[in-house]
Amino acid sequence: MITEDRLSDCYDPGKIESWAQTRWREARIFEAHESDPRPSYYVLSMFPYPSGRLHMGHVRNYTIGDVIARYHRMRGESVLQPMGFDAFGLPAENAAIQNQTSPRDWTETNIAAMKLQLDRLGFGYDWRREIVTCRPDYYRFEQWLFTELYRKGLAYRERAWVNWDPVDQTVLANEQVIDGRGWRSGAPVERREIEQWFVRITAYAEELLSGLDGLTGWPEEVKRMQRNWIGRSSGIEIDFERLDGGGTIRVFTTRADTLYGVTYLALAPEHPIVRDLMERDLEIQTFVESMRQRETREAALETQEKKGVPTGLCVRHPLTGEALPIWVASFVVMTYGTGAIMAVPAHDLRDHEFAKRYGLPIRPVIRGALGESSDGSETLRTEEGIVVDSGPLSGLSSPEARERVLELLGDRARAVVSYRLRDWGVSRQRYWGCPIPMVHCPDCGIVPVRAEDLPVVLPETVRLNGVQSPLITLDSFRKTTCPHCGRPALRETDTFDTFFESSWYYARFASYDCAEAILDERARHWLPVSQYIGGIEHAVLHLLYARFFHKLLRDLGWLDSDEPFMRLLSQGMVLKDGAKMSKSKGNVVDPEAIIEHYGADTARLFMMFAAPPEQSLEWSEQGVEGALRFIRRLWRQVHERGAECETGVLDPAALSQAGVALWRQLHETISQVDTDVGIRQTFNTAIAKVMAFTNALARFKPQNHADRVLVKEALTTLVHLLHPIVPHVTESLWESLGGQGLLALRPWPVADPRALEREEIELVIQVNGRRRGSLWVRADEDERSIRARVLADPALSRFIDPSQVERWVLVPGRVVNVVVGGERRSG
RNA sequence: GCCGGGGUGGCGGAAUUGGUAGACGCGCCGGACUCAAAAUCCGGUUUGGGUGACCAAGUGAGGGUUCGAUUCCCUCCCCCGGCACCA
Repeated sequence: MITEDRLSDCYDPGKIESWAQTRWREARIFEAHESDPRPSYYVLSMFPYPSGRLHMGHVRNYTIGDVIARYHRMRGESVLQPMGFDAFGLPAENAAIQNQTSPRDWTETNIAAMKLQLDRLGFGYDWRREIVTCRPDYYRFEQWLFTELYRKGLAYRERAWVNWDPVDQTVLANEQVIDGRGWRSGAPVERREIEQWFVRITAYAEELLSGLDGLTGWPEEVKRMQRNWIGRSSGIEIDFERLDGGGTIRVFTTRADTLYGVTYLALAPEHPIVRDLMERDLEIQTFVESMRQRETREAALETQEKKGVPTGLCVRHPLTGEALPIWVASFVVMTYGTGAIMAVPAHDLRDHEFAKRYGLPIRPVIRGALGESSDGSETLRTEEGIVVDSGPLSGLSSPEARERVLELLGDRARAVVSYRLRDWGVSRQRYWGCPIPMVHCPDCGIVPVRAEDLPVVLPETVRLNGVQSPLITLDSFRKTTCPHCGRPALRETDTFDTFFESSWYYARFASYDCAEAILDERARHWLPVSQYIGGIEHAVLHLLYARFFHKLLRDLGWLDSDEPFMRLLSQGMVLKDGAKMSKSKGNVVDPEAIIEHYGADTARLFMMFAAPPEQSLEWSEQGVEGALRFIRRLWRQVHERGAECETGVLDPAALSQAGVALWRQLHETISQVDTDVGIRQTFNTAIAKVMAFTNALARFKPQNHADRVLVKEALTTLVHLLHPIVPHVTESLWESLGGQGLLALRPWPVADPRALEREEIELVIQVNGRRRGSLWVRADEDERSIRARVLADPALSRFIDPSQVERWVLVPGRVVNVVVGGERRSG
């Protein structure tokens, strides 16, 4: 711990930070205006759930955002950086029951506390634009949007399976199911099929996939995760005719080239045909029911054994006419393709395992490109190749064979594209969420609430018991009249998934106070977001839903752009002792305590210095103290070198030799920091370069007037370069240096090309790839002269026998490598 | 299982296009200041050898390409992330 030392150091972060924050607030510098003619730049960090306290992950996320925002503001752009709160969700209901308050009061209290914390960290938000998603003036437009989607056929209602807690009489989210039991009641969770609302995201699957190619500012990792999630595969649907005259069974396959290798068909336990068979066949019924239990968590299935039962039915092979048995199999899922597959055990691992287990035939129909045919022991080959033993397909390559199959089967097959992506179930049977604006009328069926009757306000004086949603029994909410016929009807009591609110908030920040419509022309001014910053945990769901909503809003005519976020930065986790900070591990560091003890600037500096933003960051108390030490050194230099500073115009020609070197390093630092912050977003290396320059400046002893002007210029520049990262202390130092106006509004430094020019450069000299020394040469010195000087330098020439030199490699400005034969080469 | 990212001093990390490996910070060691300590400042700090200038080895392991490899290729080991009976 660093203790206070009032004599040698009077850096007082508490005082400086509230002083600087007051000045920024009074000058209203963070308010963004559409009338600003400068190029606009929209920086957005993922808004938090209002839990009541910021955690270190937030601090890291929002520091990155603020650094980028402040950098662009100094670059002369019109910067929008808003903030809000993702305020619906289950924690508020739980807290309300525990603390005997209402979810609304709990949420609003938390928001007030978190805003104070955000302000104390010096983040420059345009608070006029604050969005709180649980307020009706926000969610009314989301309700409107949903009714529009319903009219366009993009929202619909369908039965779907959910986790049901029989004691609490409520639906559970996957994360509320622990070891197959309800997290609160401890009762075994059941699978239930209930009516749910869905949004047809699959209608945009193709565009959501192809749009990723244009997102050059997104990490490849995130794009790949989205591609996998959408899971496009093109294949062929084939109809197999049942031998019992019961119609056809349609299968989806990506490997129609192996059609002659099919030895059985397999159906998902949920397949409609299986439902019929269950009634007659006890064995099938028992099997299907045992499968129902496995459903709770897909990821937990892991290496489950493939099981199945024969149905006793057969289909006819569409080309050979052979009879193929139909099985019900555990590894076939109803939600993908057609819920039925043609099994080719010779060329598919799962089909193979299943065939082995139940003694079904295995028939190879693919020969290797190398001509190696399988010889009994090696019967599984999943790669494509040349088709054999397949009648008219024999001799064709796999792609050729697939084409041919389509021709041969005629109307019994068709090329189709299948997606893993499923429609988004947006219904939640919970209280603290946005009401789904629908009415159930006994006569007219489902009717959307009229736009002029929106919002459907969530009642806020309710009794919560942690069991079922109070909306179900609240007559004043539920009983209404049908918007269509005017007769008594019932409101929908489901609320939206909270991902619904976070899917469009980024757009609403532009039109935050528009009372007439969801968006207005200001959305076109600011969108798309120039830079979005948030955790990798949202790589798929949130970012996919937001991209989907952007396209919906575009197709409704509110936006012109195709994608919401031009550039995306996924920041890494904050770790302590190698593990994610969590209450259960007891390794949580509270940002509040850090700000209290070290100040916001130190917290920001440490966060940005300890690791590059995408990487996980190991919390280190000693690292934090190092950050504080650096700020103090900077503070002291500015305050104690007054006598060595002179104001004036710098004359580079008048600098001392050491002065020229420092001048050059200053401008190299500007140029590198600009690249690191603006392009590479490696804030850690930018800080390292500023630190290196600060060290050089501290050692510098000015020898003349020009040198002293340089010291002043160097200090001034340092304060500019560091401002995005440590805004408070630099704002104060700017004032101490006699700066006019706010540093936050000053232009970003530009490197002087004269300083970057070099007459002489150090050339590394290698012999056989091994460094043997270096040589100072003129920048334009020719190779012949360099060779002569290498040979003339005794420290270098002792490694070189001139008669044995085989080759000279010269990389201009970098290195000379002399390749010498005769001796043993190493390296 | 498949896909992706990574493995560099005691620690966090740097090396931007194949061209000086270890920037910057932490820690540690030594010194200055001090009655003493803290703070601060100065010096050192990859490993091995040498008083030293220097020499040798060295970026998970092994091989390859190259004048030259942390960087590119192949095989293997380990860690992290994502996806998954997806036909």
